[in-house]
Amino acid sequence: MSSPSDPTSPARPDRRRDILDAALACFLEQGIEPTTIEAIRERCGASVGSIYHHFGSKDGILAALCLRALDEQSASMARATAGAPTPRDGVRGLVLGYLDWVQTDPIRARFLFQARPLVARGPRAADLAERARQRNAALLAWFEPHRASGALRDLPCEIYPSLVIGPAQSYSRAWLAGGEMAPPAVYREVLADAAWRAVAAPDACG
Amino acid sequence: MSSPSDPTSPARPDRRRDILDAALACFLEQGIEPTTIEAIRERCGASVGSIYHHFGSKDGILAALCLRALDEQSASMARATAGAPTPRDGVRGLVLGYLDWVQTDPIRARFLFQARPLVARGPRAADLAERARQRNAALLAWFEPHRASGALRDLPCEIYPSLVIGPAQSYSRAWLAGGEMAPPAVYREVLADAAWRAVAAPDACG
DNA sequence: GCGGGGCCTAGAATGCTCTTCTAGAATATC
DNA sequence: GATATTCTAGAAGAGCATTCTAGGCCCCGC
Repeated sequence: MSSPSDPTSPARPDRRRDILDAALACFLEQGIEPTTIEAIRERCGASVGSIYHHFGSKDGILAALCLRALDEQSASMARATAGAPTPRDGVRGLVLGYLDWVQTDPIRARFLFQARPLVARGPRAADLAERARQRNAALLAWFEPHRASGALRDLPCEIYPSLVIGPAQSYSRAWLAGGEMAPPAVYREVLADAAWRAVAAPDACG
Repeated sequence: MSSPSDPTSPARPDRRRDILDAALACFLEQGIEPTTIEAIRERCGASVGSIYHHFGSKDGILAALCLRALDEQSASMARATAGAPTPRDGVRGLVLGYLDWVQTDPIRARFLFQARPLVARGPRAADLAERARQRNAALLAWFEPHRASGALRDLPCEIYPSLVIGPAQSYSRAWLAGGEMAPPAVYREVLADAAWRAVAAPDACG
């Protein structure tokens, strides 16, 4: 039908990206498990062989999309803390950056909530774990100096991330699950304040 | 091989329970997705037909186990708040009850974290949603009078659950995922205090 | 120009798993 | 003691992820 040998067509510079985009669209429309390789193939025009050449398995496609979404999320949080003048602004920035990421593209956020546990149990679990480890290490490195300086409550660093983004994550998950709840943006300040209160040194509680 | 017609054997009073137990064991050993109906059948000695008669599908088995685990979790939290003399004790009890449930049977807790998203997307999603709705309504009903009396920060009730159990949930999830983290019991007091600080009225912050 | 090697694509064939179906046994009820 | 209901059984069916072998495209050395 088409002319695959036509060198003037720049429409196929990256088959790999075509497949990823088609897969994401299918996952969002029909859900992850119901999506078949055949459905992805139909949408992007690639062949089964091509898909498996690039990604190795359905889980490979999922992992690639998952890591990409996770990077975007980290970037949003990093932007919101970069250059924070005070520990308080930094902690609030983590929460606000997270909530902004959710609100910017709720569909993709919902996808990540669904895809991550699947990837974490699949063959690409190691890739995901490594990425998560890096992200966590960066967080801990950010907290440590503030803890040492006395600005933060004197707790083991490993508990900080949960205290700070746990509530935001919990509310976002519940909202994306489709209850009749207000969007997270409504509680930006509430969640950011709560995060700071949770980790701030007692004398800075106000 | 065996004598299924032997009426003296009281070992099969409840085929349904046998199947559930076998399925849970398989899910814990091999993971949920890799477990096949055939594996469950082998372990409990039932037939394929029997399994489908009782549960309708693999997802049906998962949903039954998931709801059971969720009920146990709710029960643990309810026990810890029942008869709490003050709002502070009630809020702390919610967190401690949750953490106790995780610590009592971490394997089963990990199973619930894995199974719940799968059930939430499967054919039994409605059952799970209904149970979650009931549980949430009970929580909100518990919070409301304390909010009205001024013991709690004046916030919409829908945000309370995330503020209270979000951090405990987040830390438990990370711990169960297998990092090199201290068990949640170590942070019982930290998490319970943080929960109370998050929702306590400002003048009761100390 | 031209021949060869590596990367990419193709689509049919394979094997595994969930699910369904029909028949038959056990048990409770009247 | 007969019948209706519930439970069990195992083979047959259908759909899907994955593998395999063959062939096309493009670039590099000659």
